[in-house]
Amino acid sequence: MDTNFPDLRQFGGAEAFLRVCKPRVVLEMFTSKWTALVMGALLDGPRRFSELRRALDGITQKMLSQTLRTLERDGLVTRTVFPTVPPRVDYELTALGRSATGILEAIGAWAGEHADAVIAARTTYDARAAEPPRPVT
Amino acid sequence: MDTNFPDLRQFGGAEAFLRVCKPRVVLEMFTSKWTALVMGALLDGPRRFSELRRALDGITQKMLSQTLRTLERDGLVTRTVFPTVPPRVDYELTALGRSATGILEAIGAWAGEHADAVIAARTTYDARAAEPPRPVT
DNA sequence: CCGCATCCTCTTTGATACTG
DNA sequence: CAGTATCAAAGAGGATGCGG
Repeated sequence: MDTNFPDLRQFGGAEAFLRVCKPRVVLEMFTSKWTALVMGALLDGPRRFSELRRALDGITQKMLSQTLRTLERDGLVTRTVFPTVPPRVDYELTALGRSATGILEAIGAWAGEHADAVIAARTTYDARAAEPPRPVT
Repeated sequence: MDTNFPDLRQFGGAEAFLRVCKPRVVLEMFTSKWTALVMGALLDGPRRFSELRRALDGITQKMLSQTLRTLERDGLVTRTVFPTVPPRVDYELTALGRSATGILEAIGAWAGEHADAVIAARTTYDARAAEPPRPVT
């Protein structure tokens, strides 16, 4: 193979490399428990906070708020406040945000093809681990 | 838009949905800090434990061991023990593991195009958050 | 209605030391 | 060489109550 995997020592070790690794920045965008789900709920257009809360039945206010703030900070979602009373806040995917959903679709596609194999592998592995200690022959 | 985002209530809430959501299974495969890096280090072929430890300069024995065990459990990596002394253990990507690196490449590609935009958005957001309190004008 | 602040728990990661 | 065991630290996630 010819993969050009970098020698991490030139970055001062893997730890240092991770701090400047762009793919990792992206990876971390989606690793939060709710990020993908919130973006999914925004695919059809702008949504209010309470609409999202209802759509993601089970998410706490705190996590929804926190997730939306992170998405906003990363430029994936816009937050629009209407100065009405009671207050109304709309969230909407930006162009950047919509382009990022392509990654989620890629993951979904791979999951459709291979997730069962992963789950099966786990089952096999766990069964093996639970076996009685080796007989001495 | 026509995105078919599911109504999560039929699953008993988002939390319940997440437990059976295959894309999430895949997402969680890569959420560990070292997973992607270890797989990257295996792209060029089989590697011994100590080779990986050197390649990922900075990883602890424990985390390398743990990461490899998870990868093995998920069927992404094989572990081959040679009954020599001193012991020697080789790790190698399976076909499933190699196919999964496609996801990492997709993430890398998106990162190449958009990571700077994300980082810039963060900088802007953080600068705005650090501004002095609004003048009343 | 929107969302922040507090407190608490669980998981992940890391440092260190020991074994076949 | 290739791990496991143990302990401590850090961060994510969640429950609840208050404020604009």
